[in-house]
Amino acid sequence: MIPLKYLLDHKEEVIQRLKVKHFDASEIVKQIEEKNVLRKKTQAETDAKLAELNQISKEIGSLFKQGEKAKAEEQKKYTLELKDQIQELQHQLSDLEKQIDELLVFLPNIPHNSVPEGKGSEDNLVVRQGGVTAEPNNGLPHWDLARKYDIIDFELGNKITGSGFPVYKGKGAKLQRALISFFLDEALKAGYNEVLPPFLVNEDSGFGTGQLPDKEGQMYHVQTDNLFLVPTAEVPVTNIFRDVILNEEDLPQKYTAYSPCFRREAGSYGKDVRGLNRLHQFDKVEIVVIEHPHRSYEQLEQMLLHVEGLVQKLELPYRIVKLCGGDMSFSSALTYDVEVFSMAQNKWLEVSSVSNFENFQANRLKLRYRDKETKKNNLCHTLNGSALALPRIVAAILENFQTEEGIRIPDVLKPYTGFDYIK
RNA sequence: GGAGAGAUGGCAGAGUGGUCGAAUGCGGCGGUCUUGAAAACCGUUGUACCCGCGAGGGUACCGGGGGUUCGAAUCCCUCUCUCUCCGCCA
Repeated sequence: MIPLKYLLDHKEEVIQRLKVKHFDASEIVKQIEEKNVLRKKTQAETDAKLAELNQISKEIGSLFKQGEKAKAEEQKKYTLELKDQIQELQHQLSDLEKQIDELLVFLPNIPHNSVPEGKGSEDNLVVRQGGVTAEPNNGLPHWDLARKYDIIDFELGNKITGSGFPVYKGKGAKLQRALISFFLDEALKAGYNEVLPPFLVNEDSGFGTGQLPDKEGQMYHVQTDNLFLVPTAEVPVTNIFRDVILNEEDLPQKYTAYSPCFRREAGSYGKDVRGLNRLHQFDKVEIVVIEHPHRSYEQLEQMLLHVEGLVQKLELPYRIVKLCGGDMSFSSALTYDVEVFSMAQNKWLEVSSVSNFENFQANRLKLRYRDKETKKNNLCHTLNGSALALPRIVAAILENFQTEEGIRIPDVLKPYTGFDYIK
């Protein structure tokens, strides 16, 4: 949520920059402005009346003490009238506040200056590319390999739960565990603190990171307890900092967490969602950083380097793209995607998304730091990224490293898997 | 699941209808003293919004929501959470 004050102080700028996200904010901003003028006026009136009531109440108290009962009763009558007026004003005020909030929630985050124009993924900007040559190898796609080596069973998952819930078996299961450990260890080395958060969150947390109220359909909802299965560890981890005021010198706060991720997303059908490409449950290691506003873009680059290091160590061909306005998420100011090339599918698979949300999330979370100089509380910047999501990494490993002897395991993973090949 | 107790500022903890945004202690910050530090002493120390160029003033907040009252941290209702005991259990 864009902070109200910032929005009103930078109206034209916000409207201009939201156009990069193909969002026309002019009407909403106008409404917010009008309602805010009314809100201020209403609050001033309400506060004045409340002050009067408080004053009279004090007087009544001392009148009673002095035994001047008649005078006190007189005053009481007047307060009845006052209270009616106050009640009316307070209703108006809370209505206005609610209306402003509802409008504010509609506005996507302001994209960073460097965000390229564009409609969709085809307009994203390739920042750099790395790893061994990215070419199709005419190999088997991972869903065939999974069956060949009996390491991932999609049909069995269908039977137990439904589509999008595969069963990993034998070396396939071990490979999952290996990747999770590898990713966590790498994050630890890079200075992130490990946490293992709850996998169900309450409504407040869903609201804090922006899944609620409008993206409710993307999460699995446990109705009896009104809890939500986490769509990413970002939700529980970022909410550690809900309603928190940090000292300036405590920034940055760097966290990493593994969690299974549950996503209902209906999505499209066909090749894009085959096999491991899109699942309802998958595993991911996430990195989350709370940073000083002055340093958040430096931090974003650091996080990107960390993620890049992971795909490099896994020997996968990759590229980094900066998302264009049209392809960015609602709450992001700048996002890099890291994609690995799948040789058998002959396409790029998104394995990580690293974003700076600036103060958009922090505003909802009420996550602030105390400025050392001014002693004022300012909103922090929040950033996060996948480091990494497992399924597409597994897909790429299977497809890119298939040999006649079996699937070759990248060197860095061997200490974790305990085997060199999946045969 | 059954029975009981409780939720107050960064923490501990007092406050059972007006003098309470809230005693006191600890912690934090500033200062005096000291070569420096500690101790001691003095001062200061919540958040948000509104009015004001500013100085300053106002309002709200004692787990959440609602009610009684001229007036609520304090009384009533309700929800959530925590603790203790019993039961069950990885």
